Amino acid sequence: MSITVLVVEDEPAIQDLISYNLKKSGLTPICASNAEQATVMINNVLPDLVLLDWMLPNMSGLEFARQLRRNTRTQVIPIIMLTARIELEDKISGLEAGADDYITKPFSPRELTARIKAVLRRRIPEISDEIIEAGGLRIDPATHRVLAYCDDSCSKYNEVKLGPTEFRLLHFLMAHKERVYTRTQLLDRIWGDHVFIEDRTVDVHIRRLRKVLEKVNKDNLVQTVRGTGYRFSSEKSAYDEE
Amino acid sequence: MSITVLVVEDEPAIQDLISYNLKKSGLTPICASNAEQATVMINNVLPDLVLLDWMLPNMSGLEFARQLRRNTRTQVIPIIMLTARIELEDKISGLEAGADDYITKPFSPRELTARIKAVLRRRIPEISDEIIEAGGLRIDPATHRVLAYCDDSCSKYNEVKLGPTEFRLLHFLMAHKERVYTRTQLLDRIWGDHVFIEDRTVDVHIRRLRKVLEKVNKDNLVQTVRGTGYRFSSEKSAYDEE
DNA sequence: GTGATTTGTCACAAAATTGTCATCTTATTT
DNA sequence: AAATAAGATGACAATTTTGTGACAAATCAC
Repeated sequence: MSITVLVVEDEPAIQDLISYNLKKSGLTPICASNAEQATVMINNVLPDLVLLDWMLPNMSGLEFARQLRRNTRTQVIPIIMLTARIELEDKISGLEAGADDYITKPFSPRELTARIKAVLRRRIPEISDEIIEAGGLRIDPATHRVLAYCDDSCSKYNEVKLGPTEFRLLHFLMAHKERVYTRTQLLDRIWGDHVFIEDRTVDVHIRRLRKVLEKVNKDNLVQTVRGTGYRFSSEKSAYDEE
Repeated sequence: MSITVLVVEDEPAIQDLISYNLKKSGLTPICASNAEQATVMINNVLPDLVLLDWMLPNMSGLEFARQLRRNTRTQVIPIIMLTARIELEDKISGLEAGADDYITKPFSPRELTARIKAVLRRRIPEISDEIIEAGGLRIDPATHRVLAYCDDSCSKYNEVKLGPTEFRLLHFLMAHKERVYTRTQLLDRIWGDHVFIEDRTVDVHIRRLRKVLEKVNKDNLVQTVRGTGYRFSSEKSAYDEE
């Protein structure tokens, strides 16, 4: 499945440039030169993201953004605005229109793709309702329950009581078990992008999660990777040795 | 091995100035006055970096940059654009052309070489999440685990416990195995460039790395190249013979 | 509303990591 | 073989990172 980006930009040179760089990053660009064209295209394919020039003929980028936000179907699509440096003061009105990020021209390709990826990453985390089992734990997002098996037979178990955040944290870590995430990554993916929150807060939630898991004898499932972050793993961690 | 920089600049005075400064920094300049010349040169020698004036006769710098990006062979070569300040402020300014950085004229020699080095350095540290195996070791950046196999069958192994720096050091050396790096290079690549750390500190970290590897019988993987630096190799080193 | 629960932050404790030194070893040169 | 240079090694203090309990604000349930 490919990720499509609707590029709304009237200047052909910049359009080409953006197209080129998106393709290089494995994204699929769909281009429109003005708001009218873009509106038509949106009716065909729902893009995963809109890259929108601030200055557009006829309708301003701002106006188009508002239009997107008004429609239920397009409401959730993230928008990145392209603006010239001088226009930057209008940032506030752009925010009101619901842009998720800004890129000021001139920009480097690196910056372009970095921002796009950041915004895409921040999207509501994939809420899969799949039941996940690992390390003697079973998490069921649909019923919002976590069971801790007492032994290998699946007969005896305890239910684990978690707060909302602890639940999401455990769910995320279990869904990507073995993989290490930094505190910032966890904040981005679990808390969302309103990151006014300290990195260290993650520690505290990890701590709370661990505390609950300890009560059902599921220690060491949530492991610290010093200097990096945390990981869910049913394997023993080298850091746990003494 | 010398690092070559293709300088595309029509004004002889500036060309000379740049040439002079590049040489002084140990880089090898190749000069061209226009895009046509530059195209020919590129066919002869692939430069490590292109320093490109924005304003060129016949073909604009932007156009030449695009041309480079279109060709697979030259696609990855970093480009630094030279632009007058007035052009930069201009909306149409084409830094977006796929340049990796830009320098506004007038510039100081110090800035010139600093930018070049920064861009060149950025080239390599693409730390991918790829699993690397070599010499009976397996390093997995995603899970942040290092396994040492006990024998050739991949069945038995020990996990190796490394501190953050040791991990990065091992990862870097394994990612470029067989290749020798000086202490300064290692400091630049692993610690970052703005550090004011003694060269000797690298020795200590190498030592720590070795110590851990010895515990799992993986001696001689990190080898000393006397008078130069260190290298990761699964081959025996000539220095280890007696 | 009231009381329970959840949440983010802080302060302090505990633990691990890191850079530097002084001192040995080992190689290279003279 | 002595002198010199380069690297190895162990110790150590400073710094950084993480763990942990407490607390107040915010939220939720009723």
